[in-house]
Amino acid sequence: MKETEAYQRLVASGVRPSVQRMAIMDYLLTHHTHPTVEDVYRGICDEIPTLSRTTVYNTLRMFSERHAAQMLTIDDHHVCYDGDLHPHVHFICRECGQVTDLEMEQAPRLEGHNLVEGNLVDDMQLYYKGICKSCLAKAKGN
Amino acid sequence: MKETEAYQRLVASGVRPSVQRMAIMDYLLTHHTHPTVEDVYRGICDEIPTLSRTTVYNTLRMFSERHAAQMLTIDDHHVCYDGDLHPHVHFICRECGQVTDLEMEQAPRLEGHNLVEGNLVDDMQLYYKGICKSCLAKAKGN
DNA sequence: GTCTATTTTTGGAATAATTACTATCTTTGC
DNA sequence: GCAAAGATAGTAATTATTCCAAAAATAGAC
Repeated sequence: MKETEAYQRLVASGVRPSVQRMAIMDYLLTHHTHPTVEDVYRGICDEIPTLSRTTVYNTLRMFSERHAAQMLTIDDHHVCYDGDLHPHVHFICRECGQVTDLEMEQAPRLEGHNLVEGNLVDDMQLYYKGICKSCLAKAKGN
Repeated sequence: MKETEAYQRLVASGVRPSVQRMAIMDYLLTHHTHPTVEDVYRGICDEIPTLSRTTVYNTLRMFSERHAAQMLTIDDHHVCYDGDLHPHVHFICRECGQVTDLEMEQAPRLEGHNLVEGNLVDDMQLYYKGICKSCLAKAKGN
């Protein structure tokens, strides 16, 4: 248990590793799909039948506050989360709503804490929006 | 009327310049405060007493679709809008929630339409998050 | 090991932002 | 001036999220 990546990530972030928290973190670390709260809830409510949505909401929010995960607000309909902390660009398709990583693009990176025009910046996110490859293909098909 | 910036912007974007649309666009162009739908509604409902929130929702959404304004999803609680189309970085304070422009920082810019890893990108947004100048000052005061 | 204090989780109720829907009003082209 | 299309209004419905108080789990002291 203590060797799992989820456990390590939690302890390193100063979060007590409860069963729920480990399950949520494990979900993030094994699903690089930018899940919403609902996705995470559905994904682990078999494993933890008494799980409450509130717990998932609170836990994911806490993860992002402690920088144990990233909260993405790229979609105007719902927030989603990402366990990948390496700087990378996110792309959302206006058509299908899917969020994907753009690995080749250069993402802004933050070295330690940073003052910008007098403000303390502790997070940076670069979002690209448009139409994804597969929706483009579908559109051409018509 | 036809010389106003709001009118020009609408026509240039292929949007028919109704009274409501001009008032909403004018609000965006004269308030660089990243207003929410509610802010815009409150700001012009004196001028147009019959104005409906729905109209403001629909109109601002349409503006962003036609690239006549930017929709910002930097805040996980509500969407806000920006009439400034020049590439610039947005900063949100976790403490007070205020969204401000960071003029000095280099923003990603898009030259025409752009294919990235097979996806068509038509918008890019760079968000910085942290604690703003004045909230930092307040915190020090304690 | 048991007891008490603290932390975490739960779940239903409350809230707030947004959308759906339909009727009404306005504009446009003929 | 009239029919058709487009835009707006306003209420109802929906959805994501948070609040809150009680229950459960955990940790630390004895």
